[in-house]
Amino acid sequence: MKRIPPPSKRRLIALSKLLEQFSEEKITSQKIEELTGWKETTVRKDISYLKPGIFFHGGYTTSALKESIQQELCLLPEKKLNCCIVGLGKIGESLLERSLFDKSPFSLAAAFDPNQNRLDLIKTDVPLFATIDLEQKIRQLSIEYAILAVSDDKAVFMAERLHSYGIKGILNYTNKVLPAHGETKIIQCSPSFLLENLL
Amino acid sequence: MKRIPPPSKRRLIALSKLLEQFSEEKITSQKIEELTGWKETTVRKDISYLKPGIFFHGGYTTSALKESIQQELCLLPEKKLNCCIVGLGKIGESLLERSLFDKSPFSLAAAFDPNQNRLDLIKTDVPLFATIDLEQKIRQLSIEYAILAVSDDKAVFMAERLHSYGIKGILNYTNKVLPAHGETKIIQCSPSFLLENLL
DNA sequence: CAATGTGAAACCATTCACAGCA
DNA sequence: TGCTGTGAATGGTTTCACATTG
Repeated sequence: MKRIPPPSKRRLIALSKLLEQFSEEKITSQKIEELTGWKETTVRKDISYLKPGIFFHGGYTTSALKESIQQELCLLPEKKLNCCIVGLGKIGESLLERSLFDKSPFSLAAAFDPNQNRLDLIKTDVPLFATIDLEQKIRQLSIEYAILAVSDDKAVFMAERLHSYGIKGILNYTNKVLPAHGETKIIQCSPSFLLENLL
Repeated sequence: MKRIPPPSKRRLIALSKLLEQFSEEKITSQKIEELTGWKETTVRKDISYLKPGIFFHGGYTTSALKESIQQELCLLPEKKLNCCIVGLGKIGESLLERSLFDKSPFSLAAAFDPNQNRLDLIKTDVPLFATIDLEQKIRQLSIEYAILAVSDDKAVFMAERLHSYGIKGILNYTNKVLPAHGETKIIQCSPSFLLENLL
């Protein structure tokens, strides 16, 4: 199968979410332009990277298009991919909710913090562990993705540990820039960094 | 002055953060490649978009490079830009801390929630207001950027209000895709969306 | 006729190759 | 020699123009 260019992939992921919230049976590329600001011709090109056999006319069938995207981009795998939260400060704790990941291909399988007192105080249905057990639990639970929300001073060290345990992708909520390693993808998502990207 | 391509701008913003945490006096493009994974030649091209008069040799002077980026990208304005949080659920509340924005060009000038009980319970040094006063306070306090953290069902409606009050950029923490309007920039940053972009 | 699908053109970003400087 | 700076070449993305289809 042909590879989908990264910008197209990003838009298709967003489009699949848009379609979930769109109630009409059919949707045209013009309508998508109106709802998102992407040029209609770009939208059609993006969609053309999906299963080409299917021919749509008079607009796309909303549900068929959504399913085609989800299937092609593996957004609905048979078995969900496990992720974890590393660091349960304010931000880490605010993400500690399984339902946030309900409609995603991910499952929140664990969260880690070095402070046992903190772990005892938090009530949640997500399994909590001391950071000492990070490697063991990541391997045991087949965790492949991590949400890094430790304090800035531990960020690079923790990221190195995550890399060495075979983590495939990291959402970096710290203010530090993390070193890239091989295939591991990293997205920088601290609020101040994201705000600066709005400038 | 020539315009900086968006990908270069993103890297330069990250680079300015990297330099803040880098303790040696000089840094080479090779070293930056090692720390970030960006090709050294890309790094040099990015830097070439900054003030060209300056000639660097034997590597860049860390502090001079950092200041050059900050100045060129307006990361250290005389007067900070005001932003606000809209919606004080778990995520909104976790971002309710001035210090998160200390080293950024932004200042957290207000936060909004419709629930007066909630507002009374939260203790913070950020001014809190009922959502009813959103327009008035945005105009009064010259707020130009917003962190949208309301529940999904109110997302599009709230974004339309923010647009109509002249907001220039939105960090969208909801799971909805927001319509683009004119110049307003929107960054989608809900955890499940970001995770999907790691795939 | 009103839509999609798609090769070709235009545009933009990255990488290369090498000149220039201390 | 070891580094930066930069025009030129490459590679990738978006847009255009138009053939195609129900």
